[in-house]
Amino acid sequence: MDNAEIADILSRMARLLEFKGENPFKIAAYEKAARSIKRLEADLSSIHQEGRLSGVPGVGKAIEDKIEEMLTTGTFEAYERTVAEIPRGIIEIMDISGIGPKTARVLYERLGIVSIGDLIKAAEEHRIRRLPRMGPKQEERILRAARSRVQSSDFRRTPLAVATAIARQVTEELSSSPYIMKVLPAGSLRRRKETVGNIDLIALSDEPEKAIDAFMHAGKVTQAPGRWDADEGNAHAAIIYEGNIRVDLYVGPESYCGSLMQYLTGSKEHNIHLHEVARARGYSISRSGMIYEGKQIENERPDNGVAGFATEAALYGFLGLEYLPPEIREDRGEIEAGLDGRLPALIERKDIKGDLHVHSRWSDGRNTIEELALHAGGLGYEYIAITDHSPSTGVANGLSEERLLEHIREIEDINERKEGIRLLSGTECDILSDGRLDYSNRVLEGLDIVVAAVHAGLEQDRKSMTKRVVAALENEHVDILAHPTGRKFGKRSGYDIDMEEVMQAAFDNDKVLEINSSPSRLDLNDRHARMAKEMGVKIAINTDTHSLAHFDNISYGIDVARRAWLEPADVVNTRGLKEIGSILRM
DNA sequence: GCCGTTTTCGGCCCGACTGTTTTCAGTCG
Repeated sequence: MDNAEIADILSRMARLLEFKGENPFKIAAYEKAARSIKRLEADLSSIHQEGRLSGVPGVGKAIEDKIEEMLTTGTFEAYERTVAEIPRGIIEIMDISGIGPKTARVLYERLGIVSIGDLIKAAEEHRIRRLPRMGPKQEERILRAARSRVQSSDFRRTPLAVATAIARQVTEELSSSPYIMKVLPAGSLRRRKETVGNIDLIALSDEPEKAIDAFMHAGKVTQAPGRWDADEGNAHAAIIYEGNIRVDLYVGPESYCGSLMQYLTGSKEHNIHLHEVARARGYSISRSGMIYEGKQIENERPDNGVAGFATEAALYGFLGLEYLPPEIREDRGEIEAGLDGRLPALIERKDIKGDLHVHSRWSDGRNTIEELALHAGGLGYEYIAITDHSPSTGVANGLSEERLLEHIREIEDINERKEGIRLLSGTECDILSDGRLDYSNRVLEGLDIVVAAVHAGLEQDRKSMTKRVVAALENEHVDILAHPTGRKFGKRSGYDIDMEEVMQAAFDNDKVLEINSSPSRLDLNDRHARMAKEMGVKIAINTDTHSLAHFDNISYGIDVARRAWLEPADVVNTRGLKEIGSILRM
């Protein structure tokens, strides 16, 4: 159990206690402990082993005991008891953006609402607006949020980062089986889609039965919906892993691995289109190969008339296409481009030369600027921008103008002492509700880079929000717009904003839009990023790092960029220090 | 529930934003 998980349970506990109407100071104490744990650098488990838990700010005897309990059992008794006291649906209601414990309580007491279904019904019948401090606007907002919650849980899609981690675990387990030669990703996971419905894997094996057996008995299987043993060396089975995601395993021989991979990677739309291309040439494609229909399959035509391709490149090549990277197989023009030989040379991780959105301990990051510099240097970066929060983001310990000046001095100081990596002094500056920035122009002028972002006032209507962000893009000191739509997986779908207008403003003012690589954001998403490319708007792929491990999230930003057809030239942080300096007008 | 160079009891305490009010409660990051 890591620090973030422990902090999460503590802050959930705080919300449950607030729902129950407990002593506000007790609630605050849980919240304070959770916040303090989130900022810790060392792991709680090692702090515990060293007997230093009580030294953590906000952790006294009682919470210390609870942390200990969590470290051994993954939860604590008082929390489980409290969860059991409150109807499950109410806890779900509190997870809806805009509804906190107090509102949930009023809804429960006055209207008997114990589920999201009840909530939607009450809103539709206009019963919520009659509650104290509620009105038509609140009611509408709640209805909207509740409906979008129902939809998203109906789809039950899993964020890519979670699916990637689970796929890695299953792959490791399978790889230890003597009957499995190799395990490969397929489906939306391989296409690196931002969420996946299930995980598709391929195992290469000459003993499909035994490979499937190994799969069915993998560590955390909670259900096994079925297995289908086909003939000719094929097999397929599905399991539910850890009670939340379905994993499908397809087993086949190495000899036609390429055919299998192509078929199972999809997307469905891509495959349908590819089949049309094949049919026009007299072939049809199957999972196990290319079926011959009246024309000679050159080079590798087995006797049964089915040619299974060992590699995907051979399959695509056979149809006259260049190899298509999985990320763009969505039938959004890639087949035509592949036929004409005008595929983009997609950006890769090695192209990234620096990170332009990084937080240090000066605001809400976990590391010192020196540690960040050292780590980023180790990644081979030429530069990183230290962009701590501005004053309005008070909970994130945003920097006052005075502290910002000290911050700049420390960065200059390290730049003078350190060889190699160059630190850019920056800010993640709040865009206030009226479109003004949180620092004066005089202060912004003194920075190497200004990353602007919306963090509060998320409920503005489309017109105001668009105007607000456009105003920020028109400020001469702003360089980058961070997480442009504000969406967060499982929490909110992003603010209501006219992205086309925002992109036009970015283009007109020569500003950069961010692909935020944080797994819970991925913002811009792939469609927006492609739209930006088509409009000629520059992109930065940043991690929004708050601790050293977050630097690795860059791979998720790259996934988005590749799905958006971005090439190195479309992305500013593929440029070296000198060039980035001129882009940022440093 | 935490904390103490006033205290082991009694005070703690983010600030902006929004929609609801006519002075403020609830939510959020």
